[in-house]
Amino acid sequence: MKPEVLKGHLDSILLAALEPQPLHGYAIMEKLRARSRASIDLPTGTVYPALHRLERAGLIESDWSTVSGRRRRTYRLTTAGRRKLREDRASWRQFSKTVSMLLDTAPAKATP
Amino acid sequence: MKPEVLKGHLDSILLAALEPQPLHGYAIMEKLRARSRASIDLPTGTVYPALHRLERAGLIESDWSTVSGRRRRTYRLTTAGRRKLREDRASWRQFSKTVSMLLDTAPAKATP
DNA sequence: CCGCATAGGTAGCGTTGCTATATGTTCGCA
DNA sequence: TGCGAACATATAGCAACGCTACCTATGCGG
Repeated sequence: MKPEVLKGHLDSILLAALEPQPLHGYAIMEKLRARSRASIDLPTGTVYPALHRLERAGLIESDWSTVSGRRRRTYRLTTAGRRKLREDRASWRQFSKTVSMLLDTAPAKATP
Repeated sequence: MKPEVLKGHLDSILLAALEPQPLHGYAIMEKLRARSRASIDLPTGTVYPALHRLERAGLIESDWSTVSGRRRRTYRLTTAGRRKLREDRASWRQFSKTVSMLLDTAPAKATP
């Protein structure tokens, strides 16, 4: 999967990953890689800035912890984040339906 | 529909619009607006540069003409453009399936 | 004559994801 | 003992992309 097509959808995907339970950045990457059968394999330079962006936007919150000597920053959805995810799901459905239709072989005229 | 989600998919949409028959830029905008029931309403500052990009990439070709006093630049797909469109359709299906799956409520663990 | 639809164009901007690089820990294995 | 892989986070700088805002020009209806 070409990387650039993700643009504009990454945030929703990250929020969705955090919906069932809080996760730290590295765990999010693994989860997405697993659930997408490796077709989404995000580099750290994409995930961490994106998480910071989402936190600045108030959609997620984080806490530091240390697990077996390693520092972890665990993120969870805020109320605004859950709301945003709901909206994102709706607009994804709309978007994906529209693009699918436009990519279908278009009739030359109004199906004459 | 938020504009930025289009990123990475605009090219495919333009190619698809040109598949059944050659069109000029303005006509493409109208066609997409009509076929998407106005949910895709591209500004000229998006369409024209994109068409130039596609032409530079060898995916479309153009000819100038004049229709009732107005200069028109009519674009048509090249062979490479048709091939690209075929590939784009395949990767769109893959992409859309993947994102739809990831946006579905994710199980906390492996559905225990 | 004014304004709208038609038709094309560019400059500059902001967002976004990526590459590359950095830091530090733990663990397996040779 | 030492070395690399996995774990874990982070940032600087880049390139691509679509958008806003603006410009030019014609034809037509009111």
